[in-house]
Amino acid sequence: MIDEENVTPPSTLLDVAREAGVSPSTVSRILNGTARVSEGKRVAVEAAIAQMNFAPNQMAQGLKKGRSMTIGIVVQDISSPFFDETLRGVDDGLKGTGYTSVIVSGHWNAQEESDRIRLLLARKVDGIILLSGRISDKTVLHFANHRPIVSTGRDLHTKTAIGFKIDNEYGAYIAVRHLIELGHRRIAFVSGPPTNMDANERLAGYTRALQEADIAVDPKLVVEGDFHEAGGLLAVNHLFESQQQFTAVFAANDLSAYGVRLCLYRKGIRVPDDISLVGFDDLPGSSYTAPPLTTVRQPLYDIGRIATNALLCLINGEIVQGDVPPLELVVRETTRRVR
Amino acid sequence: MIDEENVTPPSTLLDVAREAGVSPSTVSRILNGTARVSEGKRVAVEAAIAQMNFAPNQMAQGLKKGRSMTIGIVVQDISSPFFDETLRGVDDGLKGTGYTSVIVSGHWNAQEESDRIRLLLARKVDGIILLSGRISDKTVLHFANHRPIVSTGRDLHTKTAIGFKIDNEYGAYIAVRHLIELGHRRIAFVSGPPTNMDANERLAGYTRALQEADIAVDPKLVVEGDFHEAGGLLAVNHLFESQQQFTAVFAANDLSAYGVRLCLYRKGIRVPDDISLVGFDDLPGSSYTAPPLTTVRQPLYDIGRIATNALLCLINGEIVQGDVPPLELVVRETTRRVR
DNA sequence: CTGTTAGCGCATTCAC
DNA sequence: GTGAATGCGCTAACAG
Repeated sequence: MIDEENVTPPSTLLDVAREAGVSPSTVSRILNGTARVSEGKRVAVEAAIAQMNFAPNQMAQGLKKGRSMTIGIVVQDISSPFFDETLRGVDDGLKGTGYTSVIVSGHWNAQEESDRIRLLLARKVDGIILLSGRISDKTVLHFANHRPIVSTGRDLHTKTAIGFKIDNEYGAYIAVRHLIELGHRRIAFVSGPPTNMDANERLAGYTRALQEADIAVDPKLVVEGDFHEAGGLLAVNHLFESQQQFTAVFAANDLSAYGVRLCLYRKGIRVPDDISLVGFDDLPGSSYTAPPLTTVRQPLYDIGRIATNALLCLINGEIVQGDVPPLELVVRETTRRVR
Repeated sequence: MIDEENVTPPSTLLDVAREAGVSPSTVSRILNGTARVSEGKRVAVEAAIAQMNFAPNQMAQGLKKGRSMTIGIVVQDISSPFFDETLRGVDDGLKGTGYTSVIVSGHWNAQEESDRIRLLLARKVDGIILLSGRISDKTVLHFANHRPIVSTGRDLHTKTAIGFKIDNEYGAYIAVRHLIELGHRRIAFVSGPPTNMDANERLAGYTRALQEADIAVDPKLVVEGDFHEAGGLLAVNHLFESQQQFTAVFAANDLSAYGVRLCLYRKGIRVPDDISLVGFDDLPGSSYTAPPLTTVRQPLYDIGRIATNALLCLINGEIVQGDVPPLELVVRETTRRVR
């Protein structure tokens, strides 16, 4: 029951050719600059194109050329400030390249992720950027057999797959060391989901910083979060309920830190006067919380740009260059010297 | 210089047909359920498909069928919590339909927006969802001549274009009335960009609420923001610099409110004890700010879902049903009775 | 029930 | 320089 009574059928290259009184191949040549064409025909064709408002059918082009000029982006959550920043980098990286991106979400689920990648492959994307993927390296390599893939969060260096990995352990380490330098010794850690590798690496960094300072790691000070505000809030709440003493909390990511901050607010505890707080990620909003959040800056935007460049290199068979900048601590206003 | 030495060429429907010893059309029939096929061939084909890991080339399918099973989404900012929520609604709305979305950004610029829409059209999307578009209704209608379009922020009811509009004036009105009921009389307004229609409608609601309560509208209390944190911060700063007296501020959107809140924090002014604050949008993060933000809830997610359903209806020539739920005030913890 | 044929819109040989 | 012919992978008549 398709109702198309008002819909103008798009003009084709053939229409243009007829209108301009030339052959389709000539129009194609002008469109692609494939060969020299006489001035007269060129203007005629260009006039026809303009007048008919013609634009080549990209599906036909893609089918013919074997390149869709599309790249697939796999995120885990389509509405998360974390992926947003990276997507912005991808978007900028694609600017002027003629490529368009199609974004799909794996919803933090390996099975769904695989399905989505297969979908992208069926749509003939020319390459894939996988962000925070859940699938194994082996699976990535398998898919890379069909199309080049650039992935975050893993080390990969084959001809069709490359990975960029952030040093989570180090990031957590500098965060906690900052707290220690400020005189804190009872530092709580709101972790991420236990199955999450990033989260575990951050826990390792937390542990190392403590050990280096000869501070015993108290398991009671480590509480599980979920990388979201709700988890952070609950985690700290739990800390209070179990009567833990602490002067600072390091949250495994900024979202968790927001939740922690709210919990503290509700209890009438001042940040940073009573308790210091450090996050991880440096989301765009983190410089505008009240107070602005001290956090480990992850170069999200750059990751997007660099991953995009790398993918374009893979697609064009060029040598991949560049790496992501290191993590750095951004000291803002949620941390202070312990009194 | 494309290096494809490791890349497996995708198998085609013809390969499957050969492998299974049937004709291509039989394979196609099984794939599409177009006609009955004998059990024997069916299992043979299905085995071949599984074994060869075949998936139909969607570009070829699209070219043939004239439907790409793709819809285009135009946002204005690819990394904004505002669009995110709506995108999530779109994503959920598309689930199980076979459609994939391609998201492009107009960057709040009419020219770029037009260009992107043309790009989507060239890519043969089956329909378009335009979010917070900058182009004129006339232009929308023009594009709708090629593919169905659903747009937010405007009233449209043609056979190929429909629009959903939120009552910004009313939203602002209930926000300010809430403040007035709390006893506030000196209420500042942090507006949006002066060229933004939503922002102006919200200003109108602010004005009406004041007038209804016989409170003179003081132009000095209306300061221009930019719909971002920075603008909100600057705006309130300006208010203080020009020595204005006020007990509450209504921000044209949540992002502005965050900025306002930070400015107040820096000045040591308590929210809501000293000054009340109301936002507009109810972004996902607004229930986790400290304190949680009182705001006008915009059904972002629902808008995404409803717009998607509407578009699918347009595409299939079905009757469009459903409208977006009304705005409502969410009273949280940034407002209190004036003392 | 199933194979053969034609063609979606375009780029690319190949002749001229 | 330019037109005619071919085919990318698939589906939809059209025959049988």
